[in-house]
Amino acid sequence: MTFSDVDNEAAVLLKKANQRYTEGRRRLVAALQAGKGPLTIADIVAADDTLPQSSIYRNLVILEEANVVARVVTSDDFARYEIAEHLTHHHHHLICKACGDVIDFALDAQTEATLDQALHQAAHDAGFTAESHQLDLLGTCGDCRSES
Amino acid sequence: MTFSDVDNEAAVLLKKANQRYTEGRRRLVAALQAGKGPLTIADIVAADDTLPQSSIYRNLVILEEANVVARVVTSDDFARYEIAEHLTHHHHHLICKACGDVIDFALDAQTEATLDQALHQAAHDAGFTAESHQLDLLGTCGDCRSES
DNA sequence: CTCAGTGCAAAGGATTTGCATGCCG
DNA sequence: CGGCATGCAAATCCTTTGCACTGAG
Repeated sequence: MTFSDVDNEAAVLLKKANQRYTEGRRRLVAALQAGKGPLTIADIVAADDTLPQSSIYRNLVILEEANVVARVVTSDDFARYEIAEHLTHHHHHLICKACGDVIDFALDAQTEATLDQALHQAAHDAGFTAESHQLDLLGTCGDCRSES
Repeated sequence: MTFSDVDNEAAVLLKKANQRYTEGRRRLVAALQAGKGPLTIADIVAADDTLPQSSIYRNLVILEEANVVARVVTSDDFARYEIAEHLTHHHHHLICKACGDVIDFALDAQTEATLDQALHQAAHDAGFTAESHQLDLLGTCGDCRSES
């Protein structure tokens, strides 16, 4: 999906949710698309300082409800957000334990398929209805390793 | 590992970290062992109301540093803790999007091995040093499904 | 005895919300 | 025009911390 595809799709999803796609929300989506991985609120403010913090929080909630963005939880104290997977592509996160940075990566299709099937099986066995999975890899990024 | 194995191991790990294994810390470890999955601070207080909140927070930090417990991050606003995997066994989490409850589950060894290898490969390709992975399944638990 | 651990209450910090104003439809 | 979106500032709520007290070694 290209930048404007996401933009268009966001407009459709928001309309479906009876929400407007305002300038501020467009800028927010643009900022998230520009990142290499999920961004914190601070990252977003840094990327576009015309956006006040409270509006970012408020609009992220709206965009999340409309399935345009997704909240990503990592181990540091800041919530992170990214464009929803169905507007981009299924992927996972490399989380650096040293600097807290998060980078996207993907598994090969074969492994992903095997995993997905095993997960559905396991969920079923536990009387659980699986919707999606989140797989994070914890480690040290190249930058932090060379610094240590 | 049995209950007392974990207890003994916790004592060793704390000693190694120059920390005492006090009554409060024992009760904390016991409460975590009793849970079916990672517990929130509120869960712990509910399980053992002799433990004051502030001591729970403080001791969880100590126990985490000593590698006795691990912090588990989910999508709700509460931190959760569990006994460290090396004292129990490698497992994953089923997270209910409706009630926020978290339940442990495991993948079969074969799938886990495949996954682990694919992850190391992917991490390596990204110049990342992988240490561990965290895989969560998001969905709806049996209880919540029957209620809706 | 001495110092780490404890418990209460007060502080901290990310996130949320009330309210007056501005702008979209 | 009417209502949703915005922005500021104040409020919330999980979590952390200061301080005086207790207990382990």
